[in-house]
Amino acid sequence: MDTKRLEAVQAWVAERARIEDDYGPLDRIAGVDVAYSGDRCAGGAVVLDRAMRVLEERTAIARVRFPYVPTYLTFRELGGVLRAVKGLDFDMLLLDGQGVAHPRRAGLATHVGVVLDRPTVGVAKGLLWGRVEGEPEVGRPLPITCRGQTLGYAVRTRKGTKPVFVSPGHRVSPEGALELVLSCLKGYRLPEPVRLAHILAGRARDELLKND
DNA sequence: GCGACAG
DNA sequence: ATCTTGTCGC
Repeated sequence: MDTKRLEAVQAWVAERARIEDDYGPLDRIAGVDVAYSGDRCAGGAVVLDRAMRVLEERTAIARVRFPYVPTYLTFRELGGVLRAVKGLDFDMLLLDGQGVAHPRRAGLATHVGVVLDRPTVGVAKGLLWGRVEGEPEVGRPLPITCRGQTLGYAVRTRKGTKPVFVSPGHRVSPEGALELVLSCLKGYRLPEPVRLAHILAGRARDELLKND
């Protein structure tokens, strides 16, 4: 794998990422995720209103061209993600993975946000980059830091579950990303946009298996 | 050289 | 991520 080339792309993404709140009313909040089956994958996207009610759903299939390699996840998921959200109308997009809490400030959420130039937030189930001091508790997020700056927040969204790691993708601040995620919780560890997109992608993948 | 390492 | 049933705990 030619990482030099991939890193050049990530550098391009990082240069254009804007970590400040730049979005209007969030009437349509979307979530995307990808499920795999061999060399193919299914992307699932969902659009919800502020009350987290489903407004729209979409699925798409794509071929997988990259293996999973930490810090290069984007290149494995981008195709499925872009096809699933293509033409979709939304004010904010949540993705399963890091935003700027990435060694080169170019996690999946940031990459997609820059490519589409749309506000995005990354919600990861594990930490990839940065440090968290202590254990976050429900109602008490802890900052994910690196070199004295806040990259995002570790959030215990529910008792008895591991925390999730929220970081800005593009056109959102760390605090804005945190607030958004908290407003999308409905009693599960993951915010609704991501949780529902995950389920949708999984079903679309099962449908592929069934048709071949 | 050693450890860490999104999905 | 994916392969997989029941089971322990909040």
